Amino acid sequence: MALLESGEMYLETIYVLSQESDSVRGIDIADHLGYSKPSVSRAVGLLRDEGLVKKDDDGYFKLTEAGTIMAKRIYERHTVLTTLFINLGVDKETASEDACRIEHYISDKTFDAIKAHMKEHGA
Amino acid sequence: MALLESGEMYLETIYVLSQESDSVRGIDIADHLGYSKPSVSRAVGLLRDEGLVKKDDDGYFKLTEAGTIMAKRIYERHTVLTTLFINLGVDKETASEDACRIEHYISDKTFDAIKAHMKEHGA
DNA sequence: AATATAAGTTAGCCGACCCTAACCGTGTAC
DNA sequence: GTACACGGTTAGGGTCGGCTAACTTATATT
Repeated sequence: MALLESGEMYLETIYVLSQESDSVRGIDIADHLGYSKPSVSRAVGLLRDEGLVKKDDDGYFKLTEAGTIMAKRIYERHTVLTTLFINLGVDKETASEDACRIEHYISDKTFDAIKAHMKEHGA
Repeated sequence: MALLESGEMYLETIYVLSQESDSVRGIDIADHLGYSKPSVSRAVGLLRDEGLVKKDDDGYFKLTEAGTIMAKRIYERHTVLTTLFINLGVDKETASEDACRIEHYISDKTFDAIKAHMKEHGA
């Protein structure tokens, strides 16, 4: 089940917010993404149906194991691509914005090649 | 008027087909993109409304000047990104596929940085 | 207790962009 | 000269993924 860009952004957001606080609410996701509450409610519901997100006993959103794996995958793409672009001389904000879009469209093969290249060149 | 990915793909396709033959028909675009005839008819109509595509007296599709500028912009992204990925060791097909998606999402700043880097490293 | 605030959800809408079915017009084949 | 193939278009549909409006519930305030 290949996640679309939208779903990946939700997973990534929950992952990032979970690192800052262990009480992630729908409204926090909405604020972070700049979306409305209903949009988040529906999207997260779909991700829950797919077994990627759960609502804990405490009422906060958590990633399942499967969701965490996917979120980490995307987040790694984000950080590596951001670093790459910064290394090429792009300002941080632009680098992050570009990484945020491209992270959803780059294949494993190409991403691995980029990682290998960066490792080789000590970055 | 920022073109969406879909519109950019149509412009790029017309540009590429125009280089192979000066008689570009809707069906050729449809075949190239793997879309249906009605999808092409509608999309090209929208691009015509925006002044990016025209239908010449001979009945074939041509890019306007504005459309050509945009198409070249995207096509350059495609070729440069493809070359970059190949240089990194990615196979041609994967490189081209990734470039085809990423070309729509990379900013001018980041793309320029990539071009500068490749020039510097003689590729 | 009565009310205001804040979070979540449901219902319904809209735009982007693909599809199929079916129709129109032109040219070629018999 | 009728028939058929082909290209183009119209009509209508479906999914994805945003939105607002409005209801519910829980908490906090007076």
